[in-house]
This record gives sequence, C-alpha cells and structure tokens, in this order.
Amino acid sequence: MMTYEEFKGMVHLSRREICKEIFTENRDLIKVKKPDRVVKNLARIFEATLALSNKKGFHAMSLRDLSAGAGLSMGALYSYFASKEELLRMIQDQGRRVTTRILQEQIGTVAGPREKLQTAIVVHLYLSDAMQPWFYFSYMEAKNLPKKAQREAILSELATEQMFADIIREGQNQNIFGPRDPDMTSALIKAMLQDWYLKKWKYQARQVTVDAYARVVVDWAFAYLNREPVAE
Amino acid sequence: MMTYEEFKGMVHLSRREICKEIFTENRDLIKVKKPDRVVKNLARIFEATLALSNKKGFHAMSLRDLSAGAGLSMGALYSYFASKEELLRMIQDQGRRVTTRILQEQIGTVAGPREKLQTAIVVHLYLSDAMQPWFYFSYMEAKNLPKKAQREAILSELATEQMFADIIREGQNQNIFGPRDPDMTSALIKAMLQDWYLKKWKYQARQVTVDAYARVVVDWAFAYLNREPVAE
DNA sequence: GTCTATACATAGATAGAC
DNA sequence: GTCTATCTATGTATAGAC
Repeated sequence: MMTYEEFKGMVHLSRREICKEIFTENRDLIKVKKPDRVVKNLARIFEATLALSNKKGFHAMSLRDLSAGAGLSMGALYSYFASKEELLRMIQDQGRRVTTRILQEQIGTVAGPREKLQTAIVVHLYLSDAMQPWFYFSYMEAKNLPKKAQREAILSELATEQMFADIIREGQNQNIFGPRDPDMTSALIKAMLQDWYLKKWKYQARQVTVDAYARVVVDWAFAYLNREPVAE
Repeated sequence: MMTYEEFKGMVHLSRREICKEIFTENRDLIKVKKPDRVVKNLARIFEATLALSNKKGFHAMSLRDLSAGAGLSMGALYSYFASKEELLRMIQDQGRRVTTRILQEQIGTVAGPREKLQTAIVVHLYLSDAMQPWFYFSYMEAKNLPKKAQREAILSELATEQMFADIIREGQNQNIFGPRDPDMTSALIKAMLQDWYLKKWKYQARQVTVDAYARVVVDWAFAYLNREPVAE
C-alpha cells in the first residue's frame, strides 16, 4: 500500500480534477468563463468557506466574512454561485465525489476479509485526514442542507457502513471472523473512524498519528471479531 | 442496578430540580419572580430551543421561531433571559449540572475494575439517552458558545474520558486488563458512546435498544482489554 | 407578566460603473 | 471579471400598553 504522503498528493490532484468537473457541469450557473480562473477561485472560495464554517458554523458565516476570507468582493462571489445555499451544495458535491472515487480506487485491490477490513479502515482514515475540513464540515452542516441533498448524504453514509458490514459477513462465511452482529460491528467501526476527524484537535494535542490511530482501530476490530469471543 | 425506566424518572426529577437552581442563581437576570411560573416556562423554553436547534441549528433558529415553539411572545421571552447567547449558556449549564451530578451519584457505588467499567458505560448511555436532545445540542453547538463556556465544555468532556482511563489503569494494576493504552482505549469508548446520541435516528430505525447497544460496547471493550491480546 | 408594535443592525442579493 | 454602492428582508432587542 502507498504511504500517507503519497496518498495526500493523490487526494490533492483529485480535488483539482473534480473542481474542473464541477465547473463544466455548472457552466450555466457560473458566470465566469475562463476555466483556469474558475478552478483557482472556486478552490479559494471552498477553502475559505470550510475554514470559516468550521470555526463558527456555515449559517453564522456571513458572505462578507467569506468575501474577506476568499479575497474576492461580494459581487465577485456571486459570479461563482447563485446563492449561499448553492455554495453549500457545491461543496457537499465536490467532497463526496472525491471521497467515493478514491475509496473505490483504493479498496478492492486486496483480497481476504482480514486484509480487506484493514485496508478499508486505513484508507478511510487517510482520506478523512487528508480532507479533514471537508469531513468535519459535512458532518456538522448536514442539517443545513436542502432535503434532497440531506437524503444523498445519509445514503452515502449508509453505503460506507454497508461496505464494512459486507466485508465482515464475508469473513464470517469463511469462518475467519466470529459470530458478531455485522451491522452493529460496522456501525461501531464507523463511530471510531468519525472520531478521528471530529476530534482532530484532541489527537493532535496528544501527538497521535494517523497510522497509530489506524493500528488501534484495526486491533480493536480484530479483537472483537476474533473467532472465540471471550466470555464475560 | 436500577432499570432504565427508573433511571429516566430520576433524570426527569433532577432536571426540574436544577431548573430551580438555575433560577435562584440568576434571580437578577430573570425578571419574572414567581418560582413555579419561572420553572415551568424555563422548561418550555429549553425544550423548544433544543427541538428547534437540533432540527436546523441554534444560529438558524430565530427568536420568532422560538416564540412560536415555546408559546410565549418575544417580549415575554426576554423576561427569562437577557440575550440569545445567554439562553445558550443557561442550557449548557443546566445540562452539564444534571449529567455530572447523576454520573457521580451512580458511579462509585460499585467496586472492581470490570464492574466499574461496565457501570460507567451503561450509566453514560442511559443518561445520554434520557437527555438525548441536550447531548446532541451540546455537541453540535459547542462552537457557538462564548470562549469561556467552550473551555468548560472541553474540560468536562476530558474529565469524563479521564474517568474511563482511570478505571482501565486500575484494572491493569490489578492485572485484570491487558497492556492497552488507557487514554486511547477510553477515547475510543467515548467515541462509541457518542455515536448513540449523535445517530439516534439510525439505531432507532434498526430497533436497537439502549440495553442492546450497551451490551455490545461492553463486550467490545472487554474483548479489547482482555489480558491476552490476540496476535494479528 | 405578557402582549403588540417598533427600533436598529446585519444578513443575502443585485445593479451598474470600471 | 471584479468592484462599490445599494436594495430589501430578516434578525435581535426594547418600549410601553394592558
């Protein structure tokens, strides 16, 4: 598997890539026409939005704040999106595309339930670390999304969980994992993965690295899924 | 240990109790003078605030919304708090008092690391379930608090985690638990406890009860802390 | 104690100059 | 393409009648 540094580089590329996609798909909504300029400014706008929102909330961030943070006038901002709500939708959209694409690319290259489970955990942690502001934002601002986008977010969340549950079931069929409830187990694995990006400040202060965190989560999962559960 | 139903009753009493405390301590800020009336209306205001905020965010909840939700005019609302920010502070305050008081009452009655750990997990889950709206609110709106209150919230959070870590260390000293990192272990236990109130809708839809959830978390923790960790 | 009516600030959004 | 200036709606908060 690739190192975390390589991984970060890949994520960075993918993000620019998808900024372009967003642009081509929203040509009608975005008034500026030079692709390079749009991608550059969209990236700045997204970045500033995440920074400001994660500090005080998307709703509390005024477009004047954003204007200052992104280095563009309010008038200019409206050349890139039609409303504050649409800005939210675009960010949500971009993030989810990057994550699903990279998750799919990285997983599936390995075989065997134990290896699969470990890889899924590590890749998810790497990804959520490389895109921490987006993951945090996405979690905290979900309730501000319009109904339709909210449903999409939930579906995407459940799909990830299902992925873990499927790996666990496969391992149980092969008699590698013990008879734990696959849905509950994957729910709890997800809870642990989420803590990494929701409480990043805490782990950073304690100097816990992604790799160290990954190791603990993997150990924990294997201890629980071990074929001979320990009696109470 | 008491049943969940008894527990809920106790929490309900404690909440009214603490509403009174809040009132006596803020006599100067609250303009209404009849205790019964204040407690009744404060409870309605708090409840409506939690309901509205948890749906669309505290900042997005206007005082007009709250006025409608609580069944009081906007003028009347301002007889109970001086500003929206202070309302936030009062809610935060009340919740934390209830939780710390009940946690302390319930824990410490048992001896032995295994029993202590189990009790701490179960009580925390019961509490966060009985006061789910407050726990959710407290987590999601932390960043909207004034600096001082934010520090208090973090301290309280870390104290809970410390409590778990201490139990684990005790168990390790008595050679009952294996050599896992106590801080990381308690951080992950907390992550699992949080998932219960942050994703309540999910577990409700799957018909997972608090007791069932508690059992899984306890099993998981014991599997991980078992004296002979399973080799990878 | 609670209400209605209103003051004042700030939010999102747009028009038109450059 | 981007800016400044401005419109309108909505938000918090208060005054004063009842």
